[in-house]
Amino acid sequence: MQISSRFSVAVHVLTLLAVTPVGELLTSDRMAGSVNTNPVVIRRILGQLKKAGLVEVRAAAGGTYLRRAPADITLLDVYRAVEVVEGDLFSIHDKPNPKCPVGRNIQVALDDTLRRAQAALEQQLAGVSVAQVAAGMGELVG
Amino acid sequence: MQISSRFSVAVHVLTLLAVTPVGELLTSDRMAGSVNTNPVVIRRILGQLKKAGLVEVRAAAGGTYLRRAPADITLLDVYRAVEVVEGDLFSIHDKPNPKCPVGRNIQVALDDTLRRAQAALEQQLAGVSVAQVAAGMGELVG
DNA sequence: GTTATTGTAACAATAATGGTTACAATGAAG
DNA sequence: CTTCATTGTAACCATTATTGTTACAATAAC
Repeated sequence: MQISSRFSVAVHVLTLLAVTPVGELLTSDRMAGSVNTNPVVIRRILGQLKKAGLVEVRAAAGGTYLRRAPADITLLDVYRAVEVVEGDLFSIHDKPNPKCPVGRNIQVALDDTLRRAQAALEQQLAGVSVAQVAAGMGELVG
Repeated sequence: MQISSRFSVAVHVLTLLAVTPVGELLTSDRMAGSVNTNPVVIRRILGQLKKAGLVEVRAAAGGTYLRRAPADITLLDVYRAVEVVEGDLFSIHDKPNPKCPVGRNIQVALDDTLRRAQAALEQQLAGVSVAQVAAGMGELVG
């Protein structure tokens, strides 16, 4: 199964905030308009980004703004914030037969490989910042 | 969400076949016993491995055997065979607002990065063979 | 022919996802 | 201090994937 679009929506939201003049706040309604979804979906994600310390959300007359410079937010930060994956990316069947040599050792044998695959993916995400994504907007708007 | 355990089960199954004397076949029942699941679950996965040309399955008195040397089957082959992911690993929200600069460009901007992250993961899987996993069994059985 | 086995359909339980409505709580602004 | 736009969150729904299960026809070795 694919990784949830929560992640791409979160990057979208942060990119919107990155291209918004400092001091200006965005409402979940405005962001939902750009993403083209329901404001509640945006607010749910904002809650996760807030918990991760990436944004500040003000109630009432409210809106959201970034708490870190866009260059200081990597896609890995976002990926982790939205908890698209809890713990390990790969799941391993949980109760292989311990009476079988393969059943007894498969989990440990796979663990290292799968962890390294996951790390390789995360390393790529860590190499890209929200600022870089936002820069991509500028170019193309040209 | 995590990647389905179909993948780890498939690796388990192929590892069982790899440590089985050449000429000997394994039934879905035997494999299910080692994985600790229902034989039908195994047969479904075998169908996918067969379609990918990794194993040969004989009906009737039947059973399964490898069609390639364990050293010639990478975990990427397995990953693709069980179609744990159809197409792209990351999903991107499909209808961002084209009237917004960010909505208009986010898909293209993210596409490259996410593809590279996926490629990094797959490259790791491509670097490990079923033979290597099977070797891990031997060590630990000691 | 008998028989063990595969291939597949059908069904159920569980869980995640994305969207929706509803509404209390917040707090800025008049 | 009242108003009001907005957030935070609960509740619900439809859809989908997953894993396990039963059932049974088709297969082919013996």
